[in-house]
Amino acid sequence: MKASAATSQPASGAAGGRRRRATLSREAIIEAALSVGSSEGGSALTFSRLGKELGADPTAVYRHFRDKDELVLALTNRMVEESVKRVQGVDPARVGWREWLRRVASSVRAVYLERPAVAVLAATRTTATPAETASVERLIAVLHHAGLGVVEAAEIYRGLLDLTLGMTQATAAFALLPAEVQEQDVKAWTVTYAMLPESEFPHVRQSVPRLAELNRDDDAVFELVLDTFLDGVQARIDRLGAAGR
Amino acid sequence: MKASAATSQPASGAAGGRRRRATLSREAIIEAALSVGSSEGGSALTFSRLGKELGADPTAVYRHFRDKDELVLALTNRMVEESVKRVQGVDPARVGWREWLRRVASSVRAVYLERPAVAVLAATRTTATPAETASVERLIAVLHHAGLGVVEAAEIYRGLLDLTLGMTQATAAFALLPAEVQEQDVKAWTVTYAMLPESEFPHVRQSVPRLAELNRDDDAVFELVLDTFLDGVQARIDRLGAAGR
DNA sequence: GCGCTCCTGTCAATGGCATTGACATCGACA
DNA sequence: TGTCGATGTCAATGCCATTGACAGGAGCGC
Repeated sequence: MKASAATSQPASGAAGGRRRRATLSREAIIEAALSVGSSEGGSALTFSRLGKELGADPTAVYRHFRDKDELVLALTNRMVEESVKRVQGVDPARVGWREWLRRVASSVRAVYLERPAVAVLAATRTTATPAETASVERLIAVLHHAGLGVVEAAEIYRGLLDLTLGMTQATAAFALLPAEVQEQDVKAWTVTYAMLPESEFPHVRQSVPRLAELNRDDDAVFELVLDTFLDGVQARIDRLGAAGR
Repeated sequence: MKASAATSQPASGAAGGRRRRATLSREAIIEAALSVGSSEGGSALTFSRLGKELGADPTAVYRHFRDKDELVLALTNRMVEESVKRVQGVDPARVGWREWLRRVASSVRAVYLERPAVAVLAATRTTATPAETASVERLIAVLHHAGLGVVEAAEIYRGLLDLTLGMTQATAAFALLPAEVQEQDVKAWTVTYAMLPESEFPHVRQSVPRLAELNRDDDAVFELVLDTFLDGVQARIDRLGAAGR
């Protein structure tokens, strides 16, 4: 059901891998690409790596995807679907809108960070898969129920999404750098901040430990931003409630 | 004063361009790179393009920067300094903490978006230039004055920065795509959302016009997120005020 | 002024990457 | 059985960062 658009797959099905010339399929390629994309090390998602993973010539992929962009688009869709699936069991009515938004955002982030090499490429494209639109509908409904206007709720949805994708993309990009570079970067920061004179930078100096922590832990920063953002949403809801009374 | 580390510049100065073999300098290269990086079209920041801009062999750049990464780092520093400069004239005490934070974030975003090709590369690196640390000190002070704890203020600073850089990077990346791809992307979204059945997606359908608007206007989304985030900060300040009373 | 030696620009690789076009193979179907 | 379309393979092509060998010119001691 719901055969993905233009693909063929000669009716023999993707199940039983015939021995010679093991025939590929969009499915198999996507799977392999996701697997390659999850390697943490500096390795990026490249056609040759993908070919190796598939045990086929790198260029074979072109028989199934017009170019890398189209592949990335498919991967993005896949990841979005995956992230939606992860929150499907959660009932907004039970956990409350705030916790639900938090979970939605976190699951997107988690899915992306599990495949940094894909995440870096995926960030720029807008997608609209069935699962996603359903999720949007639900998200808007939840926020509307919480007291926001429908359109305002939609705005919050969009903001939350971009916020999450943006920050996550940055984290993924950093995670993809070779370990030494990462350390070098962090060290440079540490040294600079350690040297700031107390007299000129009293506030900064007082915050250095915490800032250093945040520097090492992008997730913490994300949580922080997310919480603050949600506080903002809460404030808007309160404001509307007060005005409407 | 403050001669930039290891550079040489044979005392003749960077001012008068000698005719033959016009000698390069970090300065000149940075300037050229920023100029190249501001081209909107699909063109990226590449050594050959940079070479052309400089009227020199592309590899000449290696005499002044170890590799592209080091160059990008220098460019990032430059842009950060630039963005700090842009808000220097604004007095936080006069415009209030909220407006000031907004301006800080907006100026970073503006500077980056003026050079999308640089922005895409710059996003992952952490910098700590003199101008920036000064700005951080000021930002924390302002938030502290507004009622936040010093460390909490530092957290907000960091969150605001990552939020801004992340979202801006995404926008820059999209802006760099060839125009047809951008349009194609937007169109695909529009079509999908136009086809959603009213019955299943009542809330989404009601929001489609606004969502379409936001889809075309990343700046609007950013403003929206920024405002909500600042609302969150406000809420925190209020909360502390109430508790401390 | 002479030779020495850096400093810095140039040129010609090298190796990774996406993408393309020609060819080969296989399976289905007439 | 012969043809055709779908799909894998191979050998280019072109862009890119980076490197190593070479070259001209500036300062410097003599």
